[in-house]
Amino acid sequence: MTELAKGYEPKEVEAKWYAAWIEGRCFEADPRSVKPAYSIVIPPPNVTGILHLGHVLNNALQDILARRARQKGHEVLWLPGTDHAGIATQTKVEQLIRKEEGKSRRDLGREEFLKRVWSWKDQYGGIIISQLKRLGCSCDWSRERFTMDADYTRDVQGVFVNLFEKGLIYRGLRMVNWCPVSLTALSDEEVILKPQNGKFYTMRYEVVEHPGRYVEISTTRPETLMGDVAIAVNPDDERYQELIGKHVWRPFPRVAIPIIADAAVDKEFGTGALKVTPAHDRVDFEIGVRHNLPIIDVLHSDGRINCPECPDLDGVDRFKARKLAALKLAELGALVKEEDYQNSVGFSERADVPIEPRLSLQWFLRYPSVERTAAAVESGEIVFRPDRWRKTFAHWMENLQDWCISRQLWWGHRIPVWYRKENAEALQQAETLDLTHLRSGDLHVGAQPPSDPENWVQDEDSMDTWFSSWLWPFATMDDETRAKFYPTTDLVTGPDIIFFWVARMIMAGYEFMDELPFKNVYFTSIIRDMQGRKMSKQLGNSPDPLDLMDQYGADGVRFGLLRIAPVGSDVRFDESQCEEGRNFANKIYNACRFRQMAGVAQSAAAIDLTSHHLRPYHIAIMAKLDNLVIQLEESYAEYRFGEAAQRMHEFLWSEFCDWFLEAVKGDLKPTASAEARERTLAVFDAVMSRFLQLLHPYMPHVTEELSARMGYVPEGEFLMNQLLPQSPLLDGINSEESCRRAAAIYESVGRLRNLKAEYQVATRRDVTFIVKSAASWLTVESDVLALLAGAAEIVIDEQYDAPKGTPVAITPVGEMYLPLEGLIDVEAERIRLSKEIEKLIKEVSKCEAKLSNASFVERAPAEVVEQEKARIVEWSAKVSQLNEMLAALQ
RNA sequence: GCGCGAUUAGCUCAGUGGUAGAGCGCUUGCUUCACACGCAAGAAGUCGCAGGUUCAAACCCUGCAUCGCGCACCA
Repeated sequence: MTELAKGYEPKEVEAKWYAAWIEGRCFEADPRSVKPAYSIVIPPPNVTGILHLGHVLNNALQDILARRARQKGHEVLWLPGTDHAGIATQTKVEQLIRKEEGKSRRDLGREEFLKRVWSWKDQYGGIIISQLKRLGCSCDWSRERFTMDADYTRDVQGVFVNLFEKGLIYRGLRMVNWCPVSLTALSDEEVILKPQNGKFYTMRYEVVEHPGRYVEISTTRPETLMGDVAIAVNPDDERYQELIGKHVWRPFPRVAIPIIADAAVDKEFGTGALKVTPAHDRVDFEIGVRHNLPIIDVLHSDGRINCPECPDLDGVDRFKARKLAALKLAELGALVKEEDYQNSVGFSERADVPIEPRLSLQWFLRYPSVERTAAAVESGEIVFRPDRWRKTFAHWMENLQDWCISRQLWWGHRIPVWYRKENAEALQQAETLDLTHLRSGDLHVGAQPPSDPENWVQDEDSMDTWFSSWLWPFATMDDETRAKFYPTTDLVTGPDIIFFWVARMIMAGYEFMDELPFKNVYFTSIIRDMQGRKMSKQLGNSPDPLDLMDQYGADGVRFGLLRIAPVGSDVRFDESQCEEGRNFANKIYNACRFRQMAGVAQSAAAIDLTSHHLRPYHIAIMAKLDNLVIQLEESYAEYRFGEAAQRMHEFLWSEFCDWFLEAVKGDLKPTASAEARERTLAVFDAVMSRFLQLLHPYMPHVTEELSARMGYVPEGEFLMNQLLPQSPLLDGINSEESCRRAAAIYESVGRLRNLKAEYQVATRRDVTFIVKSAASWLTVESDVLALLAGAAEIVIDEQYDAPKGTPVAITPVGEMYLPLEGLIDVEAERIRLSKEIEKLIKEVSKCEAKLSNASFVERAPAEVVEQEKARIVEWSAKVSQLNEMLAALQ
């Protein structure tokens, strides 16, 4: 044991212990262990990612689960890794190259560009891993995986081949979400609808067959007008009946286009007439199919207008073109009005720009194992916490659309499809591609390239990143590891990726492992700022967790965040919460420091309940610790992490420090007997050593440090590897009477302090209290009463006859007087007593009213009625006591 | 439009039928020999609104309001 500094300094301590755990290989999972398995796979952060508060919460929770499981005797695997994050990473490296060399990825070519991404990844990727280590995460780093590891890649491609051969993967020409910045297709889940303020333009097109007559049409997108191939109205719309089948002049390029009738048109909306642009709108596309209309694509893939017939618009960005088109319409006299309008526009999740519906050839997946997946969640075989996410999940499962899995990216798993060279061009443009092409021998679909690669051309596309992530729970493990640790126990993740990831992992688990991938899913809260806004870089409201950890320690940040994390809803973050966490670490540290200043205990953690002359305070704190163990058991069972944190905080700060330590402080004074000192040190050590262990999952570093410094854990061993004790501290000991006495003393102390405050002598320590009590045990405890209440002396006198106006408090052990010479003011005491009596009488009459209600007495449970009666008795007694004293004042 | 959640002290949140709770903040007083990242005392809430069920409602039911989040639609 070394002497402790005055305040706790987390920084070096945390680094020291993390290194020691790694050195001691504490985090490594042994698949050959005979211990029961506990496993959890990390939601792999993006390799480009940097730690934000969401990660902190999420990973602190996983760390708590993992550390707690170890303490419970499980063999724990917490499997870490990172995700290659196709779009994010490619964009990042592309920007870097553009900035440094002024080159695009096309300038470099596919092979060279990929080389650059890999070298970027090796150099800067995975910063987040070191940040997770700073947080104290006990992942088995020897098993760190990356979604583009060679073996992982083989699995991804194998799964593609497997699903293709099952006929679940096909290629087709479809309207997809196109990101004009990333230049790739996106899945529906990657599109976020945002309300946008825009303009609603109403135009008029002249009817070809009736010159001078016009049809008014409203649109938000005049820039796609050149792609209009028809005007559609609802077949039941009387206004347009006679025009159906006739034509209008599209203003530019000036072409006659038909007026058609289609039920998809809403009569009520706008003018009831819709311009049909099949190339640039999903609904229009479907109308086009129904009416066999041509498709005119007027946009380049990057969102610029592609319309050589309109030179003034050709090559112009889509948003600029919108305004230009409107101006042009106005010049032609075809613009009727322009109104402000709000509508929802789909944005690309990654690039944060409006997506374009675009007709293109993509690969799709019909989801596998759908029924099993839906049933597993529905039945509770896979438990969702909070439970309500089941409903959201079910809704999505019922409305599944095929998953667009191809991306026009270079960074990612390449589609394992090859086309025979002679027919490659035709095949690459074939509107459908499926098993029939495979059987014809023109197509090679395999995890391995064809044996004669010179005769084949590989598909250019890569796969959606999530098409690799969905295999994470098993593709990260080898056979031996899977045998021990699959299915995993818990999954901790944000509800925002319930469809992206959770649902798909379950499907993959069933489809490829024939088993669910995890038994419990815990959805974390989303962290918001104090205004309730999401944390984001743009808003600058997202504090850097590393700064916070430097300031408050990893333990402080963890505890602060965990303490306020509710089970269900979002959580509002404020830095003061971390401050609280830091303060808590400091409090525990100082309690231990206090203990150390009193010297080394003979019996480190052992305590002899019979030979030590323990006082009620000793027994009571041990009983409370035993109770804390039970309460934590409950909190963990329900995954109520905030509640567990709260309970530990309350125990240590209030019960242990404020009451127990203060009560037994006398034992540690230099004047105290060796015996007294020893019993208190023994109880301190017994309680503190267990408490540190209980707290360890939340604050791993400070607990490990103090356990070592205090000698609670043998040298060379770690607290994190110690099993939780099986039996309570007070095993088989009846502590009831002791707890009752301690509680009575503590409550009396409160009354006395209160009394002192009311008589303005709160800080005086020379007062004497006189206790009128028949409790014989009180004599022994009067020293503590005096110590805690700040009195020079407690006189116990059953016959005490108080002078008029002596301030009094009614306590569980009797009347306690505060004789104050020269301060006794009869009037003041009379007022105080009257007030108290009034309050009590009010309460009593409330109870009486209840009891006089016949239905209450009849219907309420007996114990509730008894409780009411007991209250009346207790309070009435108090009232008469107080009345007596009041009478004595007259 | 459909669904989910929230609404309790100035703030952040506990509290799922039986006398309203915690932390922060606030007020007052403490250099009390572990801790001012501390100690003690205190003020502060018709539990969003309106009905209903019940002996009894912050809690259960219905409706409404406000805020937030999903999903769908938006020419």
